[in-house]
Amino acid sequence: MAESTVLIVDDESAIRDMVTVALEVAGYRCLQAENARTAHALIIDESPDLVLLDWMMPETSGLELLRRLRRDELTAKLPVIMLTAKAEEDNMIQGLDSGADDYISKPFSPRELIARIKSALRRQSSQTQEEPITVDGLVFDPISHHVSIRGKALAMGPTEFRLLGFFLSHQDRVYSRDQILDHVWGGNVYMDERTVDVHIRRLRKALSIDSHERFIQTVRGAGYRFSQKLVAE
Amino acid sequence: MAESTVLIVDDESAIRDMVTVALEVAGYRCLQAENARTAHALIIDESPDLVLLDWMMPETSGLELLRRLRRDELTAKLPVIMLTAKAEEDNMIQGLDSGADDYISKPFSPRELIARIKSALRRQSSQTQEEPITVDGLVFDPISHHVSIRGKALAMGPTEFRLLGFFLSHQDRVYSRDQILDHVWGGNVYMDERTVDVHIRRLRKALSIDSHERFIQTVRGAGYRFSQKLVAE
DNA sequence: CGCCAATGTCATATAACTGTCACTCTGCCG
DNA sequence: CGGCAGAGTGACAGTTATATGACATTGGCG
Repeated sequence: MAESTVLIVDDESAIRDMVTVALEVAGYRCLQAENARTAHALIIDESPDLVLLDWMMPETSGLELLRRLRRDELTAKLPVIMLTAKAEEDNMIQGLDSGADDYISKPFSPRELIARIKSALRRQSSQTQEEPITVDGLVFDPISHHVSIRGKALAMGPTEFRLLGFFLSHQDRVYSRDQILDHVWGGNVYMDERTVDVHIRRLRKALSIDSHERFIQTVRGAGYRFSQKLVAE
Repeated sequence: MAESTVLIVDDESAIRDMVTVALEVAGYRCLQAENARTAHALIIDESPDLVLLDWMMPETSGLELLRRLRRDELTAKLPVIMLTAKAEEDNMIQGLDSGADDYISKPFSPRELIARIKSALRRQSSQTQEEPITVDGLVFDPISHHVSIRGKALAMGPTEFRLLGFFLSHQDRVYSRDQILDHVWGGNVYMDERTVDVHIRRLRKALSIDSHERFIQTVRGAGYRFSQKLVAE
């Protein structure tokens, strides 16, 4: 798998930076947010694979954000690990109760943090991303690494496969080339944005068997979108 | 067969370690998990041959995990032996009812444990892996240790035979070289991943009689897969 | 011991995939 | 109707992943 992205939400920049360094060394890509609002926006835009959420924060508390995430179907299954200043039993229980996947009390060792992140991600991936996704005869099966249209197997390169997987799990939303680069290629890549065009084209070509390429739509000036709702001409 | 892998699920590390030592002496490969989540993740990732499952555990109970395993087709036939603190009749019945293959009450002797594991594994292997598998004229017979295509016997080395057996019983799923190494060669082997390529090639050569090697497919960047669904060009 | 099948590793040959370009095509706007 | 800027294409050459053929080693066996 490409590297996972972790969003760190904490109001203290020192802690955010510390954690960021630790995680990047361990091979994760990091995003930071210093309050719940920014965090929520980043979760929507970047769809990180996991969130490290500080308990105490000005404005909306971590707990409130957690509840909001759980309420929304799109983010309900996003793994969240709570961070608390002390091992406050109450908080822990309340947190786990509200749907946190795990919790760590400060101070914590980078090793422990990474171990818990790994474990949470593994649980996550074994739950989701396992089932084939079907769209109008198009079957995308991550397990067998197979894509087919009405039973006919398709051939495509690894990148197109990942691209298609990304689109299928994020339908009906426009992504800029930049965002696509981040999600499909993994962060920290320096690449020409136009390269995305080429892979989009290759993917379209691969899907062209039954004009299934129509689901991959160009949004001029914005990027691309995968949607079953077709644009009327 | 190569050594079997046993997953030990118990929240007490002392018991896990004790059992691990006992089993490793007896020639098994051991995995450990201290809770149901980790256990589930390991089952998915490592596909052990048998699970020793403690009844009492914090969070998800052993019983709940067992039920979940039985519900999923992939793990439905995985042998599970329950461990209980006392010989509680109720638990036992409930456990066997939910699909446990056997059950042992603590304290138990290593000898007894191993005997039951052996027996469970034997039952398992006699259920599956015992009957010939046929795919489009290709017949793989584990009992007579013979492989033939349309009646014509094929010659191949022991490793290729095991490799083919593995593929036939795990069709339509991509396996990385690493995983193949684990499953076919047995864990704890230090070997060059490229070696898998060579054996794949030898197996393909052996199967090439009727272009049956087409079922063994290369998935670039991911590994290999045995599938009857062919990719059109 | 010598022979032979089976194995694991290499080095090399192939094949597939990638990222960029240059150029073309489209829609939009004055 | 130009002129643009964004998007689509086909070609290409560098890279990377696989396939293949050869070889040295090992262990069983007559």
